[in-house]
Amino acid sequence: MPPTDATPLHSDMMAAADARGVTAPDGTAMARIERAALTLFATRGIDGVTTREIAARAGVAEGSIYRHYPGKEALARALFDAIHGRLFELIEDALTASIDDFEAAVTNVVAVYCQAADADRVLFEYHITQMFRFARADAAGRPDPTGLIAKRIARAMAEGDCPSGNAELKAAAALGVVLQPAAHRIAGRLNIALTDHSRTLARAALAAIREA
Amino acid sequence: MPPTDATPLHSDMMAAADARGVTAPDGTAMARIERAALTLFATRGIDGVTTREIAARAGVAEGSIYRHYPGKEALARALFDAIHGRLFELIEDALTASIDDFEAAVTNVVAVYCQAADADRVLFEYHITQMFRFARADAAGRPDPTGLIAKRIARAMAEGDCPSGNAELKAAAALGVVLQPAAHRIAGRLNIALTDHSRTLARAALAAIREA
DNA sequence: TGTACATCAGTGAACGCGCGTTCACTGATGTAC
DNA sequence: TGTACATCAGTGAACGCGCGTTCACTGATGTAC
Repeated sequence: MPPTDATPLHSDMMAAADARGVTAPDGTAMARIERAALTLFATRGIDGVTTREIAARAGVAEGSIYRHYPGKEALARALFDAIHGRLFELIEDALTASIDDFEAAVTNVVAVYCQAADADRVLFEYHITQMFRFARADAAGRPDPTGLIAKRIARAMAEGDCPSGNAELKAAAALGVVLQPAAHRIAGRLNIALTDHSRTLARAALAAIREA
Repeated sequence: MPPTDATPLHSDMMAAADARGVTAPDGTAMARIERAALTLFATRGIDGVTTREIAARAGVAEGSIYRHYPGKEALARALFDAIHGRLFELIEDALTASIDDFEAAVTNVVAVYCQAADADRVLFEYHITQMFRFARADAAGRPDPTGLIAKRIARAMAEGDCPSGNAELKAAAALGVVLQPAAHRIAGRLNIALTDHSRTLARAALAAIREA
């Protein structure tokens, strides 16, 4: 195959790796491995990245990865579980913070997503792009952000805060209002900070919930 | 590694392959290859599938794949371009069919997505799950469904059919209202025919466009 | 109609590269006494 | 304080399996004359 990389980076230049951890404390070798893997996984997919590349970018030997994770797949899953679990907790908190006000709940949840998307873009990008890979496996029972939202909408319908309909469908529509802009930003079609449009998106999400 | 496949299928049993083509005429060997690849790619990802598996499922020899496609990656791209291009044309048609009525345009475009999602579920699933892989590569210039929608929304804003705002953001929000339910169905969280909710989703999308 | 040749989809064994993983080793740090 | 030992993160060369791709071959179909 012809020249693949037009800009051949010396792997030494990569040694100054980002040391912001996902699971591990910042600055540790484990954090560098996680950050390197996350960045590469987010942009090229899990299977599109080799352990050699991860190690080079993290500035460690390939074998070091296996001091912290049983394997590449386990590393990928740990990263996903980290963001997935974090989102679950944040949404749980947002929902209890506005326990009796449906509109406020929607606003808060949307704000959580926007903040998460802006706070660690790469982590959120990884979450969005790899959702299908892990979401299908999970399916039953596990802590799932979407489930929380659907349940809250079902309650709102029962309490008359929202026209009745299919709660899961409403939840999906609302989520789409936020996630699709995030996806478009990842694809480079939209260059904005989501937090700047948090309230706008919240209103749009609420409208979608009512109409769907 | 321990027992991976609990149900070892004889590859002969797979020979009665689905012969619905994507690019090729139905019933041909090329169609069987495409359908086999599509099904596997959609559920397990492009890199998660081997050419051996594709061949077995299509009921052909591995070498036969290379009679029709230069390689696995080219096959994956051809499948994606097929659905991507098809959607582009359908949306173009839907927009010209309701050239001067914005609400009708939204309804029609949503209907197109719902019908596409239901007509060939696997193909649409492939489109949704692999969007990021190909969308990032494309970026500039190519026929892109989303671009059409954003342009139409921009016009609606200019003509006073819709409150002003960021057209790209509005387009993304509207698209999310439809695509996220489709994604939830793929993930097994939502078991409905999208066409049954086409009008509902159209109203929700319109509301999201106005509010975003 | 029959013969000679070209074309091309299809075959399946073989190839060899690239990958995830392993492993014997090193050096630093901590602990016991 | 010093010595002996255990632990463990880190190393990087080596391994070997699995994969995408190749290739010499077959058989069917079409065309020329």
